[in-house]
Amino acid sequence: MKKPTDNLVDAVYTELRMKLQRSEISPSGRLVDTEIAASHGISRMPAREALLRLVAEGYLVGTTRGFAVRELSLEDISGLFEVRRQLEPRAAACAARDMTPEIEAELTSAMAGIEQALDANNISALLAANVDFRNAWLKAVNNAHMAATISRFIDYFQSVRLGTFANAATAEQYIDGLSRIHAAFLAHDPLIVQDRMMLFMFAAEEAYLSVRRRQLEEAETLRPARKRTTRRGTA
Amino acid sequence: MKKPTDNLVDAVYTELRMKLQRSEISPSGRLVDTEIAASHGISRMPAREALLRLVAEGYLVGTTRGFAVRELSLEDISGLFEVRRQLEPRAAACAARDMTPEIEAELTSAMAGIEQALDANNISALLAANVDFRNAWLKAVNNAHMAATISRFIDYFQSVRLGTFANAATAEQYIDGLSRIHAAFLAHDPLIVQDRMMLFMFAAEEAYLSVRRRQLEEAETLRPARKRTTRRGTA
DNA sequence: ATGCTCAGAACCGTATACGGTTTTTGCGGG
DNA sequence: CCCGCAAAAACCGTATACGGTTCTGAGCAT
Repeated sequence: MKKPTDNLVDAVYTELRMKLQRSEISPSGRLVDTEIAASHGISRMPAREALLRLVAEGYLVGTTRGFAVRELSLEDISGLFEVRRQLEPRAAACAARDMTPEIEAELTSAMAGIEQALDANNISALLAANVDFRNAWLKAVNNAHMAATISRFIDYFQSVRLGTFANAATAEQYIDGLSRIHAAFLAHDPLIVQDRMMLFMFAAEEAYLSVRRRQLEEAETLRPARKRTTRRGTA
Repeated sequence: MKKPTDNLVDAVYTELRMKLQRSEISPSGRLVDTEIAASHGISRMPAREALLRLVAEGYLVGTTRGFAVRELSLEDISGLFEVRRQLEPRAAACAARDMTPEIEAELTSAMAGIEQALDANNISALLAANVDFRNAWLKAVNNAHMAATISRFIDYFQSVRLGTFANAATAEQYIDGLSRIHAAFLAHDPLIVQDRMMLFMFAAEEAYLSVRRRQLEEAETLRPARKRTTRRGTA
């Protein structure tokens, strides 16, 4: 029952992180350490530490009643995208320069998965393929710190992501931008990758902002004045 | 003895973080949760959680014998500076654009502190004033995510920083670059701030690389083949 | 029926305890 | 004097326990 070599908190952490990436945790659902501990057959501490780590990294917020995925404000989205615009086009250009055939194949397979999922209207598959695509080109980024930072910033958008693909026109535009980036990767042209990634960033920002704006409006009309006590800040 | 409003782990975390910023923890010294707990009159858990948080953020590494400040490889330095080059010039330009008189005063005061510390050959004061200068202009950055990310990346260099100022010529060049940035801030010229910050970044990278290279050589001659078991990675 | 109050539950933060693993250290032999 | 070996210590990871705070919901009053 005990494997001392690899610790439990990392296991719980990576599992939760994966679930976050795949939008399997809704902002309304509460994460409680005791529940996670019970479902894994472990004690509270590892589960709690994993949750705290996610809080420290900004993915979750601690409320008085369990942990919840962090909801991004419009300012958050703008700010996060400003950082992403500084990093991702450049990093993608590096990736295009240093891309190996294996990674190219992964990229193409992920792209195929995305188009397939779009045709089948399978949102969860679309999200998964999307993550695959991102991770594929990030593997070609030699700078580990750069890749980790980018990964982090992308993952913040979990809570908004689902809604982005609800609108068919937006989804199509999104896929189009991605396939153009993909083509540039295959052409091994770092500069075109950089340009198209930058365009993609701006389009994505617009999409997320409009989706989130709609979400906020809906929430406002649904429950006019509901206080959500949040004790622990993002530090 | 119990203040439930503000928790102990945050207190320990911020204290350790401050000490790290000020280079008050040497890479050779080991941080042990029980010691920290005892010195604060608390139990192991808060101290331990604070340490784990610092590990998760990449400031510390967990060894089999306590925690230690992370030692940067030459690749780490290059990679970290690549990210910094993408972020800091741009952020500084934004800060120059949105600077308030109060922050300007802080900047000038920090700059004075730096020159004073340099004249007095007071390294710890120099480090403190350096942190002040950085924090001052970062306060003018409206984008909280940008500021936090930059802060994070700068703090990684704690373990190398002290040696940077040992060489008088390097120190002078460093201060000169900083004072030129300061002047550009005062002139409210975002573009010049951006350019000078970029120049500063390249110079700083060179300085850190050479210092670290020397450190590594020294360490190698000192103890030829000493294995340092590090269990927990940077995730 | 609606608003208020108080008891109970849920959950967080911290403390203490225990087992396992790795490093150190002290001792005896080469 | 140096090297191996075994006992002991140090430290980490996990489990369990307890007190405090906040939310909830039922009962009571208006």
